[in-house]
Amino acid sequence: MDMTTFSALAEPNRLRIVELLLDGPMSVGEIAEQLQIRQPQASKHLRTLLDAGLVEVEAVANRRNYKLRLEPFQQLDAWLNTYRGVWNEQLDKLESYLNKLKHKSN
Amino acid sequence: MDMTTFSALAEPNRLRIVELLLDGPMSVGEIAEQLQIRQPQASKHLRTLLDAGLVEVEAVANRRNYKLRLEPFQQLDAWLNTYRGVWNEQLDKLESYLNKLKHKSN
DNA sequence: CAGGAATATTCTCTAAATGGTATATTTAGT
DNA sequence: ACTAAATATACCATTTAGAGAATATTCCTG
Repeated sequence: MDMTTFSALAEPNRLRIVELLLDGPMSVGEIAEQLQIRQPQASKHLRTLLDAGLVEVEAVANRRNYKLRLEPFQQLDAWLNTYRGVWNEQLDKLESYLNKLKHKSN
Repeated sequence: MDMTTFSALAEPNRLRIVELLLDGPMSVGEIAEQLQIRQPQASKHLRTLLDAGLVEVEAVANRRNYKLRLEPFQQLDAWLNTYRGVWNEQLDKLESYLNKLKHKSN
């Protein structure tokens, strides 16, 4: 799993940016306004997200519209599969334990 | 989504610890040895993971055995569902676009 | 109950991340 | 070409994270 995804999401403003972008592409100014932060901060966080591959930009005249890239989220999803393995194991154990209980008590 | 999960996983040694613990509980010493780091570092990272709720400890005599807590990973999984929504949308769009192409060219 | 092993904590130092402010860059409109 | 708007970058100051080394704590064993 690529750690830079986690670093990028570990900062509150950046996490909020990512969640904002779920609703679709947005310009730097709009993002800054929504998050109540100054424009340079917004640009800097977007730069970080860009470097981490979490977003991409499309330049439209004066504006830069940022939008989510899905690949890193899909990678995250794939990574989580390993853990699903573990928790399913535990559910299975629980289930068979409950089955044993049932047979004994009946 | 709780940000501290991301912060905790954003550090390489901690990410490795988490992946180590997939194979089962492990003591501080074993973890330090596997990661080739010094014991105090291991303890400190484990402390961070503990505070973030990613692991839990069981004290057995001298040893402290750390193991994964699944809840945060399940939360992460749930959070990702939002993004699955987005990428399924895009797959749907792609699919219907391909269908249109097919009908036109035939 | 003294000694040793395993672990946690504290302190110090350095490096990296972050916010603020000012400034540079690009583009549209006149 | 000049001005204004949108964005990016650079610089500085502050904070925070992490490594290392030393020390404290806990618990087992003899």
